[in-house]
Amino acid sequence: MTTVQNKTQTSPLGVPEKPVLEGLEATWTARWAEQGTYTFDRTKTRDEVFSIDTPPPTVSGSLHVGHVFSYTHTDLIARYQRMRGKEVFYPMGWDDNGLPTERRVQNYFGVRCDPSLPYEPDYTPPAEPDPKRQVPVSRQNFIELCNKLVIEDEKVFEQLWRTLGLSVDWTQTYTTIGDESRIVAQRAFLRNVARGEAYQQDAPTLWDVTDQTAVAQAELEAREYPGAYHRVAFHGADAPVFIETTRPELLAACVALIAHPEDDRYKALFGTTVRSPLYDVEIPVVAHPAAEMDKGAGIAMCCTFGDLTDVIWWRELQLPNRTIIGRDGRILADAGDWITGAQGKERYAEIVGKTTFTARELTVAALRETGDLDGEPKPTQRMANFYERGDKPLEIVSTRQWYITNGGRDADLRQALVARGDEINWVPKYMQSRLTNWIDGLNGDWLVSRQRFFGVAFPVWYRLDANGEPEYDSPILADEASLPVDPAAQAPPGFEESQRGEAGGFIADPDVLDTWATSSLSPQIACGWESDNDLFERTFPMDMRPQAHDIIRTWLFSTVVRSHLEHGVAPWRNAAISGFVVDPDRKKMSKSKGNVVVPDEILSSYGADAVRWRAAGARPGTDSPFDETQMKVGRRLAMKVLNASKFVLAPEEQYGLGADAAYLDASLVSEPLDQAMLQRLRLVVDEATARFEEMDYATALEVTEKFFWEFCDDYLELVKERSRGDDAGGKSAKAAFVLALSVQLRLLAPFLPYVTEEVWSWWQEGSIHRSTWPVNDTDLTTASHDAALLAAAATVLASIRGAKSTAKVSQKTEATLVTVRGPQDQLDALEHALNDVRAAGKVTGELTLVPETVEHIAVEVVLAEA
RNA sequence: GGGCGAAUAGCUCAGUUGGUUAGAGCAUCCGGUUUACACCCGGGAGGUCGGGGGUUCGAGUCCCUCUUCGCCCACCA
Repeated sequence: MTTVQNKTQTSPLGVPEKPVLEGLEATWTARWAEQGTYTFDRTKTRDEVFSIDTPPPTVSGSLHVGHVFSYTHTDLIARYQRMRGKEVFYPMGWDDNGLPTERRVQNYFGVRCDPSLPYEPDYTPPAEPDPKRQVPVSRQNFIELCNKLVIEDEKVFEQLWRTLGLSVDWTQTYTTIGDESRIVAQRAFLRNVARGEAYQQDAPTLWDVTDQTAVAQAELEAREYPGAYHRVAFHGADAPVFIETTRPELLAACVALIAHPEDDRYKALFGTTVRSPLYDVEIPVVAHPAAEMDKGAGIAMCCTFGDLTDVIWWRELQLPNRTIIGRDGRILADAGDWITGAQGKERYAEIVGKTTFTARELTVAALRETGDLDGEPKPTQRMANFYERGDKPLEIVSTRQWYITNGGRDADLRQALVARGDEINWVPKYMQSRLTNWIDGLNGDWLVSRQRFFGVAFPVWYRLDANGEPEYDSPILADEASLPVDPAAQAPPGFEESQRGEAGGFIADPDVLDTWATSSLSPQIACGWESDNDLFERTFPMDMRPQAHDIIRTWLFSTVVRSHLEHGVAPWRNAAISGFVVDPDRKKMSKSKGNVVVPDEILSSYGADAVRWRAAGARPGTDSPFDETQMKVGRRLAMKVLNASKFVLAPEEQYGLGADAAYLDASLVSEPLDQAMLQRLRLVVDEATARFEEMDYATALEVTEKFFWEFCDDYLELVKERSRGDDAGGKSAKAAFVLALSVQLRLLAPFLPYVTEEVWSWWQEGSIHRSTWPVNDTDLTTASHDAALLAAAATVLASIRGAKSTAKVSQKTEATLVTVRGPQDQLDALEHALNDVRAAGKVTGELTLVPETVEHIAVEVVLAEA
């Protein structure tokens, strides 16, 4: 068959001589791009649209097979919805904002950001980057390098997604550091400020001394950390009071000793004071219920700030703030004025400028010297809070930061956010409790300011008073019309650039927004909030948020918060939660463990359809161990689709049946067995559809695939001989074949987009991915014969095959006598398919049906002598 | 310590509201040059459903309890 090739090729291409899977990805990704198969049609109205809030992958990282699985899960739903007639809005974002990108740029180019430096327009980074000696560059130069690297990363990602067959509309992409994202993030923030939902506060903050930035509750990770209990004597009026601490270096920051109100050992001391060792500062002994009697000595040294409990005590008991640790993690020089004695001042001077580690050693030595250390330190493994990407325990430092309300300090808001969770359909259901638990456990508002460079700047400046001191209480906010704004490069309304840093002038807010403060707006960014209201109305609130379960507390939660505050709705109707791909030992795959499977390799060795098939077997929310041998099974299915289709569609000279689209006519299906097969297929379609509606793609595939193998192994073998004929029986078989093939290709299309599209192109016009899901196929509904007939015939055929197998003879061996015993109704059905059974089983002798009052068919077979 | 989930064949997993003899794929074993497919086809073996107790005519399924595993959260005196 010859066809005219052009850009909008729609006519059938015919069956190739030797169909293969190799190269389908390249062929079809190109053609889909050319023909705009997945391009979003924005004339469709909201109820005709299915919109997807795709997770923007972190481009500075690398994709592993876990990403491949979860993005495939999304695509399965997208393709199903598209075939159901929905116009699918399926954009792709790239997360190129934040610390991971900064780190990668530092390592890749060998530079570091120094905001004090001026911008160099034609800057080129070092030819040979030396990670140990990073070259300082200006903030603007640093950001330019980030942008440069990120574009390269994004190309690699896009190529992988295209090969995997994601039906993303590649004209709808966004980046989390792009102008649109910056505008949305700044606008949303300004509105939060206007409504009082964003505010700044000078308060104790979890602080990473390595990256020198504040860290939010959601970014914490508790890890084991070696430490030691030090038993230290405070000097009481009558006797020493012993406390135990793992952080003796904070002794100078001690503001109180605290015990439980019911603790008889310390009741007498409440209201009295003791004096601290080394520094001889007067310390009150107070009661608080958060003190645990069975921990340590039962009485705690409260310092500003050793841990989050200290913060609670400091706040609730209104203790003084005696911070001694600076932003660099070293002991502050300009602190300690509460230490009045000369000896104490001397002791403090010894530790000034030291790291906490060194200060601890010095303090312990000093305590030993004064005899205030009781016994030796006892080593212990304690849990400490880390920034999830950091390697040193977090300190708590008092700093001025921006916060957005998230219910952490407001029970009503908390309840409202939990209720938003109820509005969302969770797949699987039980994942909702992760959101509810997280909201219930919040202990403060969302800290959104980060002391970093590559991120969305706060659209905020501060006036400088006559002395050049910033007036933080009355920030100057950018106009929405001026967004995106870079306050470090632009002057605020009513000021000139020359007034920057001058008394009576202004300074920019030096911080950037938390990366989640941008990511949490992914629906607003993707749907064109305020910039494209027409699109927004057609797509928001979105239909589905697909994501993994590890970022429910961060991405999912923060998105609900922003949508609630800005729009008063849940951001999506469905949350589809994927599990992880874990290694065979059920450990999470991570780069540091070296157990990551690279997607390119499995895609090239097994093909995208095979990988997708495997991904579809991982049910929502369930972790799935990686097993390469399973990819082979998917590949075999794809091969089978190719070969079975070839058999039906290829002309006789290619040993096919020569059936084609002209046989798509249910009125030709006259044989009971053929009708029974179509009847059974109709049940399969209903089941697959019902499962897809519940986003249970795994079961949809299971039932489809099971039928397909039965179709090939039983039905096709039963009918093969008859189907070669040109009489009514032959036409019936050919029609049943093409009808069933058409339906099955469409059922498989979401899973195996390449091979199904390839086969579709042989004999159909247009893309299978824009064809109609077969749920209301009238051709199937006209089939009248009971599906049980197919099962009965298959059972008899299986028995004949079994007899030959047991006798260890060829399947071509003739059967000279076959006796089928079974219930009357099954035998009656079987009556209609006897010729097909005889042909498939090579039954040359008598085939008798004997009714009996049993439940199952039993078959006796006599074979011809070899 | 709190929450969520899981435990079924050697491995990976199905098993709807309790109901015949607990299923599939992979692996294994036995057979087969079969004109769609050797990247194939047919067949077999393999399970006291984590332990114990209870409800029921009947429990893999419901209830209680114990054990083990995974994930999330909390845990710095």
